[in-house]
Amino acid sequence: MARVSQEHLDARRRQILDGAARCFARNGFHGTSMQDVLKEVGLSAGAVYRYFPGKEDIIAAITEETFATIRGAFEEASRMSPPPTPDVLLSRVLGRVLAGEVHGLERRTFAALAVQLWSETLRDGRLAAQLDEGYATMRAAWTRLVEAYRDAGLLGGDVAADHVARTMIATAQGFIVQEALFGDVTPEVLENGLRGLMSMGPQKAS
Amino acid sequence: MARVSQEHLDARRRQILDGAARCFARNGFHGTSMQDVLKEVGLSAGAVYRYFPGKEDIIAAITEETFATIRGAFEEASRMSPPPTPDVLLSRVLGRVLAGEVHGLERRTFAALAVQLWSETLRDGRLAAQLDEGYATMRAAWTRLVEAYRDAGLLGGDVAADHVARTMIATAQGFIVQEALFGDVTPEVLENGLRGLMSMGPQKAS
DNA sequence: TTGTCAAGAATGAACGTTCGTTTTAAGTTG
DNA sequence: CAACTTAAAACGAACGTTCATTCTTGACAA
Repeated sequence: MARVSQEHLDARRRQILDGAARCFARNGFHGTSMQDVLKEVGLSAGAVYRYFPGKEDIIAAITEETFATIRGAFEEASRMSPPPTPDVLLSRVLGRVLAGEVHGLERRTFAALAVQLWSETLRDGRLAAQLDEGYATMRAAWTRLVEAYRDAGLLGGDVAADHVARTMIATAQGFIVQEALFGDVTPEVLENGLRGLMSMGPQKAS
Repeated sequence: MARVSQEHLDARRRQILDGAARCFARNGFHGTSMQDVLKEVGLSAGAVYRYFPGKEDIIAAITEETFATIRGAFEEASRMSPPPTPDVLLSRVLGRVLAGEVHGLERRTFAALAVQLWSETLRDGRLAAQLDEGYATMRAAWTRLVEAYRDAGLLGGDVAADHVARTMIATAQGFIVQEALFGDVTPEVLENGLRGLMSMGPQKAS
């Protein structure tokens, strides 16, 4: 038997996913042809189709890993104890996300992949359901976090915790967009910017 | 002569753009075939190709209008005098953007179109250049706005105005993403959420 | 150690389909 | 009828995928 080692098979699979991720980040899922992927990973069609039944399955595998990374960054931060202030917390999330060790991608490339993925989610119900579920969990966790801020006396009693949580998430998402489009985002920009905004309000009504 | 009126020609052109925009928001630029567009607008291939040289040109026309809408909402808000606080200002921007009167689209559909457009920008240098230019102008205007906040004593002297401006823009962008993906965004969420965050900082060091 | 050999892994040309676009012919209107 | 618009068939190119074939691997006999 000429069966190669399991390590070899795993490495091949990863090689395909990483190469495909680079292609997808660069040209989108539909702007990338299988031939583009084949050239990028340096394998022939037959080889790739031995590891994945089709293009859709490659896309699915990549989206799953990417979702997990982003969601993981948010959830890990929301569990920090004691919770840092929002500026520090979100800066940490962004730093983790843009580190993007997922497919061996550069910061900006990973941000681009995230944007492509959101856009693909708009046309694929399965992806949308996957994202919906993750988002609901994440949003709940961050709402609890904001309630903790309130308990600690950092936040007044007149604003909806859910709205604050969604605004925090939106800020991080917006910076992912900016990194993908313009590429000069660092966690410090978020941290400084949000700290500035946080200083602009009235006294908190405790 | 069977030449129809100029109004008719303009209406046809708009009919094509609006229908194509619906398709593109739903399935992305590359997930939409010309046949999809033809069916949506109720015209034949020959008719559409009389008004536009090709698919690329339809995409270009739509992106231009969409960019202009978003950029317009940001710039209009930044010119308000006296400038409202960030929560009110950004809520206004989001309200204008999600009104999306551009192609007769629903709020969520317009947000989806914006996301599709960002994703397309990542693979089209011409679009990227267009967006870069608009973003640079916008960012400069909002930086001046933040400086005005500082002059008014709302913001301490130790944070970079540019960082605050980018964070504000990111927040609005993030909510556009959320509206596209999950669809339950209202300007009030942003306004309340940001007001909450603004109340969470230390006293401003004037 | 070395040589052998089948089974697994990889190849790349070719397939049917669908894409964006063009052409051609029929229809419509002042 | 002349000027122009529309419909529909047809085009080459490119798509995702398949398959007959070739190469490579590693267990095993000597």
